Amino acid sequence: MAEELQLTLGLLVRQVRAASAADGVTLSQTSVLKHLAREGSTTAVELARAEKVRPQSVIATVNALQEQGFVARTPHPTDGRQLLIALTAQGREFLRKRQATGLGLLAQLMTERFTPAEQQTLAAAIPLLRRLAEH
Amino acid sequence: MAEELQLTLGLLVRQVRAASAADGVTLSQTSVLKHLAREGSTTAVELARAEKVRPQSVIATVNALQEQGFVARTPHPTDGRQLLIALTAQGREFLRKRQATGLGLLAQLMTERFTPAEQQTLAAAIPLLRRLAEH
DNA sequence: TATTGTTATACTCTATAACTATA
DNA sequence: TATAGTTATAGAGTATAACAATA
Repeated sequence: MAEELQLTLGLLVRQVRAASAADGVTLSQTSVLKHLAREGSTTAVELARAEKVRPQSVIATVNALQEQGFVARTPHPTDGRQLLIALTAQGREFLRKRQATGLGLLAQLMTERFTPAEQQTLAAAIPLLRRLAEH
Repeated sequence: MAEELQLTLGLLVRQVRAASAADGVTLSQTSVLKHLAREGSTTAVELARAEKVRPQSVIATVNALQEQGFVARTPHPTDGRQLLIALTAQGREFLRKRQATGLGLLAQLMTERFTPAEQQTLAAAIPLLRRLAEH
């Protein structure tokens, strides 16, 4: 079962990645944007912790987003070491559009191709996958 | 729900990828080895189709596996254009060892951390994920 | 002409190592 | 000393473009 899951994960991620990159914003970038939308502005170290990658990796992603104008860095009011990363209006607008235009492959497929019972099965499995991901 | 799934997929794959690479054989390479073990020898184009990547991408993976001695190319008996890619004895041995040593992160976590009921939920969800992956 | 395999090249994602600035 | 941010560099994974050989 673990094998089947692993193979399936690989296939799925490739597909989601390709679909996500189609509008110029990659999967990692999307993940960071969504984190900022959910949790508000935060630091690179905190983002790295949430995404389970190294700060250096997250910084590369944030740099790409900043170049596109979707996030901005501002100095922390009291701690001179920190830079707070926040969504810009443009970043918020991008996420809004993505939602509005059907979001993406997964949401579309899940509603079109799955019966309510199947959707329920999937909904029950997601927290389990999350636990696997969180180790 | 699609959002949650997408985020979870990203986290999971990063983790599996890191764990898989620990013994020198990466996730993509493992996926190709398993395909060959299941389906027997095949061509680059067919592998690419199965993995849902371009032939060029699969060729890079196969080259890496060939350098490690896990696969070998032999000319197709009748079609001069094709090269058949097959597991070597060494490749088969590698897969066998992986299985024997607990396979990997996922199998271990799934048996240690999940109740039978949870394992059942996950088992029911995997074919659904597979359908998503197969588009 | 179509298909198979390939090389060249580039970009994303992630990592390790090494550094600076601030606490 | 510890933490936050960063740059430099490298390797995996994938893509597009262009090409040779064979059908």
